[in-house]
Amino acid sequence: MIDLKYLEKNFDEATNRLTKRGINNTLLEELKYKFRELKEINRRLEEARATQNRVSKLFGEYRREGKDISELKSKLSKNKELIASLQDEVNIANEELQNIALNIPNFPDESVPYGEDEDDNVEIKRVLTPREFNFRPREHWELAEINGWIDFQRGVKLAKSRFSLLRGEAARLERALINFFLDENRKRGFEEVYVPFINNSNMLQGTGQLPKFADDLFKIEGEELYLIPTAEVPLTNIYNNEILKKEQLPILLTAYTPCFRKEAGSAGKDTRGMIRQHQFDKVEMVALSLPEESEEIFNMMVENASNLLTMLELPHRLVELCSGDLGFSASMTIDIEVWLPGQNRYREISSISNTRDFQARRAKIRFRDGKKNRLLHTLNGSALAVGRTLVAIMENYQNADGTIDIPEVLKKYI
RNA sequence: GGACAGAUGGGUGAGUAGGCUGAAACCACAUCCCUGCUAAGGAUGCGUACGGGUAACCGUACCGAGGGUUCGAAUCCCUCUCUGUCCGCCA
Repeated sequence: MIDLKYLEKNFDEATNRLTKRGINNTLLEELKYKFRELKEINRRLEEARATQNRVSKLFGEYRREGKDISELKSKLSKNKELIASLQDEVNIANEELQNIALNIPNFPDESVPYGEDEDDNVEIKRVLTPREFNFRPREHWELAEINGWIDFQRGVKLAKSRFSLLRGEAARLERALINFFLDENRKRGFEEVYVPFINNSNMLQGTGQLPKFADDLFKIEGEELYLIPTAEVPLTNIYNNEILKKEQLPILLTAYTPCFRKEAGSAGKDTRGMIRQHQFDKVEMVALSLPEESEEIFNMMVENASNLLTMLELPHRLVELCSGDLGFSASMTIDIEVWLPGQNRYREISSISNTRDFQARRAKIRFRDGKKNRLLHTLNGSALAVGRTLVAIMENYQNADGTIDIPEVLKKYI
């Protein structure tokens, strides 16, 4: 959630920053108005309560001393009604405020390039040169068929479309990648964590998936529980509603989890192959840091993810997302895109974001700084998306006869 | 899933015939003092959120969560959640 006090006090600056990502400022005007309204009603409510508390104490004294209490009683009864009606007003105002505020995305960082959509993203650098093929490189689903690695039909039979299963060497390669990523992340100082793959709605709200993106989540029927769309949710929320010691920071976490997404807005996109599935594996990094250090940790996380691809000898590029393409919670994001020779293009394989205090405010994650409690910064990034890495290996390591070589660094894992 | 018991501040733990308890005491922690020698003594401070004030500070809310009764609730009532124990089930 954005800082409403900041919005109120620096309205022009704030709206300026948010219009860059397509938020209209009548909505922000309304938000500011609701915020002020709530404060005003709340002030009156608190005054009425203070009166009630004060006079109620008197009431007790009077009765002990045997004084006449009828006058106090009528005063209190009247005031009680006032409190009830003010309370209703506060509840309504607060709900209206939350409805708007929880749907406002994060401020883009000053450094974020302006742009409408993904076409305006800025390539920062390329790492490794794509190999030259002396044959037509196949797409991964062709290779999957030749090698018997991916069974799309039966995945659909077991669940529904956009599910698949990996068989034999592919399944082992998937597991090898998970282990490889976790080991490398651990070497960088990330603590490995095993987390629940189902989280409650509070946690989803903490990291920003709810309330706005409910359509993209698998919900457990009859419960306030959801399959996680990314390990970012459980990892970040480990410290939900906690106050950490300054010395504990930064906290670096990594976890492997399957991720579940309805892909509601992706009809017709990547329907072939396993680029976009309802269930996919990912190894995630999450950092909780001092505000002053989040930039530095962000860079470390980008470098770590890029380095994993370099170790796998997979050509890739770093892309800085423009303001219009930023995710809801992110203040800045760098995507890493891996080269897919079969598709003849770069495809996203990792996304690293600094949300600054946006998630921390929602999830109430703070640290004690001297006498004050301050919101910390949260960051997250894939290191890496496992299924897409498998695809990248298939397409980059393919031979003319359709066989696939195994990357050197993975051999000890198989 | 069934039965019973419980849920209080960082921890232990008082407080249940409603008001003087935002909450005793102890421990932990912080600062200071004393004293020095392997360990101890003393003083003070020490929950969170929101609102107001430059600040000291003041107001409001919170004793698992939500609702109710009442002039007034940690204390009474209802619902839910969680924890423990027993039973059932299961990896």
